[in-house]
Amino acid sequence: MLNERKKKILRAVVYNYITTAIPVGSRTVAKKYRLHLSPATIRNCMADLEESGYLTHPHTSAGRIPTDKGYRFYVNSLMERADLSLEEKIRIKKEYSHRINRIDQIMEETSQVLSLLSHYTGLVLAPNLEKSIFHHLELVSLENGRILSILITGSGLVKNKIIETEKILPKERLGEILNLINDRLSNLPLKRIKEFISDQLKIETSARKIWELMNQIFTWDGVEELYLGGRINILEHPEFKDLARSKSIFQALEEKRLLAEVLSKTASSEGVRVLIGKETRCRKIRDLSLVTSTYRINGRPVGVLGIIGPRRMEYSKVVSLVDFMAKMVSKVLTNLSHTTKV
Amino acid sequence: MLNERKKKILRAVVYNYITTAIPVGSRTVAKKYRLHLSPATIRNCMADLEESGYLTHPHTSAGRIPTDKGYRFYVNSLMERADLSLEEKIRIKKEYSHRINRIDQIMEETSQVLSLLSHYTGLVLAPNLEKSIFHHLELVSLENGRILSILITGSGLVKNKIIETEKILPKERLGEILNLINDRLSNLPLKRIKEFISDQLKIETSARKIWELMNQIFTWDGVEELYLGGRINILEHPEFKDLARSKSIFQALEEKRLLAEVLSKTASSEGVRVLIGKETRCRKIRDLSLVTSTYRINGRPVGVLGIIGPRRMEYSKVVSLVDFMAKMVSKVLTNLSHTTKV
DNA sequence: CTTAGCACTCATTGAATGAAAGTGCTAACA
DNA sequence: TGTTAGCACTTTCATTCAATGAGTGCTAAG
Repeated sequence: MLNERKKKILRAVVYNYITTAIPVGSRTVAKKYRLHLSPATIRNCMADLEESGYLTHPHTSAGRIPTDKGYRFYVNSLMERADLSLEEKIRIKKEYSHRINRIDQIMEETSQVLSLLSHYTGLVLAPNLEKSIFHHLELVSLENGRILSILITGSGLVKNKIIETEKILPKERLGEILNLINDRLSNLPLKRIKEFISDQLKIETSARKIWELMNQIFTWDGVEELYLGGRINILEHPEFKDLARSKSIFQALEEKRLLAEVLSKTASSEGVRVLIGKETRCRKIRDLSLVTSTYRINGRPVGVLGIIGPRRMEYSKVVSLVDFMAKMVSKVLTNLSHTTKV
Repeated sequence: MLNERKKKILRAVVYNYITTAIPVGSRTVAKKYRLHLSPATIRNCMADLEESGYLTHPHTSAGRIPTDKGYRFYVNSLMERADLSLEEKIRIKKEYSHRINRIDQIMEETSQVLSLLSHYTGLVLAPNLEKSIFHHLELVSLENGRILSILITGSGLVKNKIIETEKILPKERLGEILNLINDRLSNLPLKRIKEFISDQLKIETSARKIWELMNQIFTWDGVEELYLGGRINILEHPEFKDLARSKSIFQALEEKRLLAEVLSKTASSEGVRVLIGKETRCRKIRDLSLVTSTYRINGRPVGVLGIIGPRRMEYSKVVSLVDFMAKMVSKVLTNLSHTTKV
């Protein structure tokens, strides 16, 4: 375990590196952070911290920079949370005060706000359909047996897709099915409906075609949408002044499927979650950090939002921001959701 | 007007610069393009071309590079169209052969294909709603007088938005209106419907509330969606190795509204359109070129697709690609559209 | 245990240098 | 008169070299 002095020095190094982006030397620590110690003493301490894996050297004659372990300790034990300023809070609230026309607009704007206030890249993973409540279905028959299926969730999210059927169903029959679905299944979790249909598909043999159609309607495999805001912010930070590096980062950010996967893994935990560098368990973004939180509708976790940026990130600020935003979005979505009264 | 020799030299310079990205000297031209002229003669000619504004110097002792005017002349009069290879055509067709689940998926994929085959950034401006045919409307009443309005166009495009009404309409009344709209207005151009409503709003005084609701339902101001594919490709090209520059380009590409505007301006003309550098009439992308074409549904122009990249662009290839893709998308969308039989 | 002092190590910077590439001009040539 | 060879001049680019300076590790004294 680290003694008080080492903690103080580690904290000074991490903090200084986060704010300045240049490796921190013993002299700097001695001068800036009134520890009443000489540079030499601090040097000894820093050497110890390096030995225990909290700090590294870029090269022999440079100052120290934190390792993933160093950042982790800082985030867990050393940093104090930097609350948002009143202005920032007002600014955020203002963004959500105007009329909302579409749910996906909320996601889009949230990712923008996250990036704007953090100067990193904002992420919003749209509500997971599996976890959503079924509200309403519309079927519009197109030609050639194609059916346009439009599903509306309890939170007002609208998803549509085209279903191809072999046999053209008469319009009245389609209407019947539709009415049945809307009357019987409304306000049930989509997951439950899906399971129910799977079960029926195993048992039923008579109205098989209908159940297969139902199955298609309620199957939405992995089309979870990810909204990214402020990708360019990546370029603002000195660690990516090297083009080759930032190129690979951009490539990773283009791969929404990849990011969505990493994000959805963090969905389970309570509160704000921080993943530092290699902790993301994903090679392509191993030089980045992720700060995420779950947003909820009526207390049920449905999606994830957060920020992605360099490992050298202002964690204290970002954690507060992400926390606040998750609560904000939860409130907005819950307000909009009409299942409140159920 | 340029004589034959000058044309040949201009063409050689532009072509060589497009393929190599390094300023072209007289020696290079003499060697590579069997013009049977000495470097000195070519130098004289190039000096003339510079005087007439087709070429410039980055600095005194560098080779020549084309100006916007030079590129323009090349595109209009000198280049020969490079048709797509059979493999490329097959590859494109393959992309559209699998099942299509959503219309916006077509847009998304098209932008990807455009970027993949050109190594520049692909653009697709979604079908303009004004120019679309109305097919079907759904209204789902949420709580607090909110109505979720879902509009389906003839091409299967689904747009949704939430409408806030002061007075809560009884469900039956809403159903009546809905039926009326779907029975009477189906297959009419949205633009015509919009005009009709505007007229009624001026005349009618009795059922004013209803007409105002109708107006809200059919008003979709400027939410034209722009799909971008392969933004990172910008970084591949040497002219953007400078970070500051590529940053401003990325910023411009983030501004979808701006791009959408530039694109929609090109919608009018027939065939493939090329805008070079300043011709885009937009400061932020004055170092880029745009190659666009209109795609159609049943022969009616509805949207624009194309490519954006550095001025030093392989116009001959890109023009062919954009042309082919526009035809491809037109075919796919027309096939999908069910107004064929009307 | 703390600190001053010192030798040592690298990264960074800036100046100097020398190709390389290319031009413009002049004068000779066909 | 148009074309070409030759040459002086520019400018960029890569390389080398030394100076600079920030920072370390170690040792010995306080």
